[in-house]
Parts: sequence; structure tokens; C-alpha cells
Amino acid sequence: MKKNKPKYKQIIDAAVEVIAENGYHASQVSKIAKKAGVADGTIYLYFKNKEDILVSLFQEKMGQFVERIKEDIEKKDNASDKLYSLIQMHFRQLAENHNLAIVTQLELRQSNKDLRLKINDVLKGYLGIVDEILKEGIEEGLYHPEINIKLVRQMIFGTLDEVVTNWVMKEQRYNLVSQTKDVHHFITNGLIK
Amino acid sequence: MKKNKPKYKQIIDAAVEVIAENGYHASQVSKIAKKAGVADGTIYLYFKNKEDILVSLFQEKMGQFVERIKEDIEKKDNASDKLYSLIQMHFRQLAENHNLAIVTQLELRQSNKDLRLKINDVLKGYLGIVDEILKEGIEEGLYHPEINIKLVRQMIFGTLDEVVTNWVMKEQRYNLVSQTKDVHHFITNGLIK
Amino acid sequence: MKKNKPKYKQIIDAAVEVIAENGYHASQVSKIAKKAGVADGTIYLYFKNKEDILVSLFQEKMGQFVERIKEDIEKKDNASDKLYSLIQMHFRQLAENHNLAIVTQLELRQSNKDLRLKINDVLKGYLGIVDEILKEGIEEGLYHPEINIKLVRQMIFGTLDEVVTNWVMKEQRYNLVSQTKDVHHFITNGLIK
Amino acid sequence: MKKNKPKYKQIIDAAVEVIAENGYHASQVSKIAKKAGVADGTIYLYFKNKEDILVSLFQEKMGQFVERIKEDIEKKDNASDKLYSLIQMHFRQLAENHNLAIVTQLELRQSNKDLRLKINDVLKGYLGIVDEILKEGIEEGLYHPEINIKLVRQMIFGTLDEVVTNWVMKEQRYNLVSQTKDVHHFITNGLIK
DNA sequence: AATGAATGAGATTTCATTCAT
DNA sequence: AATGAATGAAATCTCATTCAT
Repeated sequence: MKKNKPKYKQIIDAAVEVIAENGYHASQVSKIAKKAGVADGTIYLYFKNKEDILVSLFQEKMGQFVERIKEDIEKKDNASDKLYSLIQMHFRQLAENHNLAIVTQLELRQSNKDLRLKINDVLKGYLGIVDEILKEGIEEGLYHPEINIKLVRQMIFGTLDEVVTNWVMKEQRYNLVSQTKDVHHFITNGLIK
Repeated sequence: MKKNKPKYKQIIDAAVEVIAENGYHASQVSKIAKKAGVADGTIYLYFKNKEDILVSLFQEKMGQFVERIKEDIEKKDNASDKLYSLIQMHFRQLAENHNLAIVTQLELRQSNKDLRLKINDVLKGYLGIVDEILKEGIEEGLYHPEINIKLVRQMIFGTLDEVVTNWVMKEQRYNLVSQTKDVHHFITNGLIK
Repeated sequence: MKKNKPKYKQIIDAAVEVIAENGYHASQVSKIAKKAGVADGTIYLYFKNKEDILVSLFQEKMGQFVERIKEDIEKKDNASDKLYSLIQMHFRQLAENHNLAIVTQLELRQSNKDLRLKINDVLKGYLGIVDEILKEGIEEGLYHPEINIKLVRQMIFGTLDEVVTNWVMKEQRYNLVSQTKDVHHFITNGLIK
Repeated sequence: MKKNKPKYKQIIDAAVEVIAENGYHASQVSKIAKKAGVADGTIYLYFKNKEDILVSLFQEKMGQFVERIKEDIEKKDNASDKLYSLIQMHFRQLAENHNLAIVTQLELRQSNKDLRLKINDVLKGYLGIVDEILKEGIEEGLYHPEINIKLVRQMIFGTLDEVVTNWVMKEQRYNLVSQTKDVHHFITNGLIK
């Protein structure tokens, strides 16, 4: 399977670097090939086309992203801690990988609708985790039993995503992870006293 | 001033239609000109270049968008009603103008970083309104006095934006405005019982 | 007749200025109109098209140029003095009108073959003067009776033209008129001792 | 080095043909590509842009032109013969290559100032040869020791250039090379008996 | 498996000219 | 006579993808 060959990952990592450095639109296949140390044509032995590099990049990186969150959450034994952990891991992973943060928050959003639909597929894994936490919280009697789960999961994702995007746009000049507590409080308690 | 000439608005409205129908990248200047009923060259009497059409489109439309929200909010006399009104107006305006919703939520995000920086400028007006509501709510003793306003306004915007985007991506098959109550409840009270 | 109307000359003078300042290719009709203080459309009441402005410019300016040389030459009573006078007047007139020098030596040469054929027509008046001087010089027993007049007049024109062009390209940093004597000597005696 | 690849020369030769046939302004890159038997994009593997084709064309062709004159002159052992040889070679090479003559005498002059500055650089090689001949002629006691070399070389170039241009404009209907003797005589002895 | 030279479709923008007022 | 808003044709260059080696 191609995905295990070293060049597959090599090309994806090159793509992250190239896109982070040059921006989405200035990231030609030839630049990615050069950074990866392969010929242009070689790219097409591992990826169907340019879009496929980007989708694969997202799948690969977000797969790990989601996986690590899952692992971390398993250790917690109530919904609130799990939610806290989700937020913290979400922030931490992007804070630890600046290039990836730039690529996922800014550059990849410039892709067309088709690509973003595929990206959304990948995000389903993430939203699934949120769902689980919400259900658990309701069972535990912690969260309000009549919340609209589909809607709430969107709002939570929107909240976290916007916070990260702002941090990236501000050129990551402040500590993202230390906002975890405030964000957790907002999601849990809202604005009220 | 060119902005008052009918052709200026004619071209912007044509741009909204063309972009909503064809997508950002398939929206050639010639298509916009044709839809506006003018010659290609005429576009350049009113706009510096193609990007200028898009920036102007956003400024024009979002300017109105923000203005209407402001007007509506003025009528309310407490922060909670104002927040409710903000959410409702945000949803209603986009629900009433499907093409504009597609353009602002999906297509314009494909633009490059420069354009998005200009878009962010326009959004500052929106965020200013949120700020005001938050401060008022704190003064009224309704909202928690120690919330991080800069962070919270990001989260509120992220929440609303993501809800709208999901609705657009689901091809607007359900009623967006009727989600106002749930969204207001989430922002105000969070997840807890 | 249009050529006597003030706007006709106004437009031609504007064209000289605009071309000298901006170069041939950056001299749009609208720039010339603006400099002349008329509307774009007005240009077309006085000139058939853009090329016609340039041809007229050349005719008008070179007509005067040739006329002045003729007047000056009439005062001299032998071929050698006339040739000297021709060279001096050629240099002096261009030295006194920097903009015109730039336009005729550099910018107008960028025009296409058709325009240059028309320019050559205007130059026939100039070459006619040279012819007369040469014939007179032969009759006076001063110039060699077997020179090929058609060829020699080309060479004389080429000589003067190249000297002026070099002076313009060197940004007119030295005195052109003071080269008259050397040039006259070269044309008269050639290289030999 | 790309200059040795056959396609480099192939494209330059196609450019000469296309420009001679269609004129400078009607010589689109696509026409040159077609004549060269390559795709439009291939042009840009060998040349930076369209102007670069023209500069390279001039450098390549004038480089050979000057080189051949140098070779021929070396065989002669006095300044007069060398000057004769220079004139003859100048005329012969352009007479033998009608298309090149059209391109260098008429079409390339329509280029903008930048291109012409680069062209002038190439011409320096030519002017250097003239300089050498003049110095040698003075040493041999043949040419007048007080001639202004910088000025004279301009005049010689202007003379030859104008003769060739006239011949090209007259559509090469007479024999250019057979004018060598008369031109040499004019340059050497001037007009006098 | 890998290369990289070659391909060729496609879009923004300029500007000379027109013509209704 | 004068205006100037509107027209619309036309060309360079990029870059994802292919395929012969």
C-alpha cells in the first residue's frame, strides 16, 4: 500500500512546509516535488492529482490529530474533564505545529468547495468525539438533556476553530493553550453569572 | 462618487449572482460583465481590478448587514434581548439572501490572504457590536464580569459563523432562523443544566 | 482648414510633451487629450486616428525644421558653407528643443513600418536640400564629380542622425552644436590625412 | 546550458522568420511557437519572457555577425583594407540573410527603450572593431591623427546603418554589397575631389 | 519506480475609438 | 463643436499533468 511507502509521507510533509511558507496559491506541484526531493512526475505515482495531495494531507494529519485526542480523552472519567481535555489537545497540537496550524486554519480554506466537502468528511471523526462527550454529559446529569446535539457540536467546533484561526492570524503571538480554561468555561456555562 | 452610480451596484449584484452560481474560481470578469449587462471594459471604470470587485462587494453587503443589525438592536433595552436580536438578524439576513450566504460563507473564503485581511477589516464593525452587548450585559449584572471580552466575541462569531456555514453546506434545507433560540441559549447558558 | 485652428497645434504640442515624458508606448490618446485640455473625443475631430497625430506631429515639426534650414542656407554662397550651415542648423534645432529631439530620435522610431514610411516622405524635403548642396558643390568643382548622389545623401543623413541619436541617448550631457566642425570635416574630407 | 539545446536556436530562428514576415507587433508568442514546432509553454522553458526572445535573438545573431567581421579583418594587414572588409562584411551578411536584415533594421527598432539599451550593449562589440581600425589607421599615418574617434565611429556606424536601412526599405531591389566601394570612398575621402 | 521536458488551455486588463447627448 | 462613458478585441504567461526514456 502506497501510504506506507516513505515517499508518500515525504511528499505530504513537503506539502505542509511549502504551503505554510508560500501560501496555498503559490504552492505549485513542482515546488512540493522539489522540497520532497523527488521529480514532478513521481508525485503522480503516489497521488492522483494535486487535490489528492491536499486531501491526503488533511486525512493523514487530522487522523493523527483526532487519534491523539481520543487517546487523551479515554483517560478522563467524566464529560467535563473530557471536554476540557478535547479543547486542550485541540489547541496544544496546533500550537506545537505552527506550519500545520497555518495550513489547516488559513491556507487549506482557500481550496474549492469539492475539496472542502472532502475535508468535512475527515472532520466527522472529530465531531463524533464531541457527540460522545455531549451524550455522556447528559447521562451524567451534567449537561442539559434537551440540547440539540447536532447543533451544539457545530457550535463547539465553530468556537474552537475561530479561536485557533484568530491566534494564527495574529501570527501566534500569544499562548493558545492557556486559553483552554476560559474557552471551557464559556462552552460549559455560557455568558451568565 | 462612483459608488452612487447605478452601474456600480449593478456590477456588484451581478458578481454575487455569478459567484453563487459558478463558484469563486469559475467567476471570470467576462461572466460578471455579461450578467451585469455591460462590456468587460466597463467593469474597470468602476473597479480597479477583479479583487476590488470582491472587496467592494463584501464592504457594500456586509456594511448593510452590520447596519441593519445595529438598527434592530437599538430597539432592545437589555443585553440578552440584544444578543438574541443579533443572532436572529445575522441568521435572517443570510437566510433571506441565499446567494449572498453562499458567497460570504463559502466562495469568498477561497480568496487569498490579502483579500481576507480586507474582509477582516469589515468584520471589525460586527465584532464591535458584540463587544457593546457584552459590556452592557456585564453592567446589567447579567453576564459574568470576568469574561475575556476579546476571546468571547471570537467564540460568539465562530459559533454563529459555523452554524450558518453548515446550513449553507447542507444546501439550506432547513430553517436557519428557527435555530436562533437554541443558539442564544447555548451562548448564554452553555451546556450545563 | 483644421490645421489652422488653435486646438490642432495644441494637441500636437501636447503629444510631443506626453511622448517625451512617458515614452511612445505609454502615451495613450487620453493622456494627450488631458495634457491638451480637451476631451478624448475631441482629438478625433482634428485627427483621423492616433497614427494621424504622430504623422501630423512629424510633418508639422519637420516642416518647420526643414524650412529653417532652407532659410539659413540661402544666405550662404558656396556648397561648403551651406553644408556647414545644414549640419549646424540640424544640430541646433534639436539641441534647442529637447522634447522634440527625444520624440524624433527615440520614441517615434518605435512606430510601425507604415508610420515610418510616411515619416520618410517628410524626410524627402530634407534630402532634397542635401541633393542641392551636393550638386552645387560638384558644379563649383569642390566635390568629386562622380559621387553617387543618392547614396551620399543617405550617408550624410545617417551620419547626422546617428550623432544626434547618440547625444539624446547620452541624455544630452554634452554640447551637440559644437560637434558641427568635426562632423563637417568628416563629411568633407573623410578620414584621410 | 540552455543555449546549446537545439530548441533554443530553433525558437530564435522561428522568431526571425515570424517577425520578418509579420512585423514586430503582429508577432505573437503563439506564432513563434507554431513556426518553431513547439508548444507555447515550451518557449518559456528557454526564455524568461517575450522580450528575452528578442534580446537573445539580437545577441545570438549580432554576436555571429561581429565575430565573422573580426575573422575577416584579421586577414587584412592595413587599416584601409580592414575598413573595406568591415563594410563589405557588414553589407554581405545582411544581404545574405534578408529576414535578419528586416528584423534588425526595421522591426527590432520598434521595441521599447529598455530593449534598445540591451541592443546597444551588443553593438559595443561592433564599435570596438571600428575603434581598432581607426587607431591602426592613425598609427599607419593613413588617417588624420586628430580625428575624434568616439564621434567618428558613430558617424561610420550611422553611415553604414542608414545605407542598409534604405536598401531594406527599398525592399532590397538592388545590390547592397556592390555599394561597398563607394561607401568606403566616402568614409575615407569624404566629398572632396 | 523514477524522471523531467514538453504540453496547451485559459483569463485579466488595456486602450483606441465611437456616439448619444 | 465638444464631451466622456462605454465598448470589446486581443495576447502573455502559468502550471497541472503526461509520457517517452
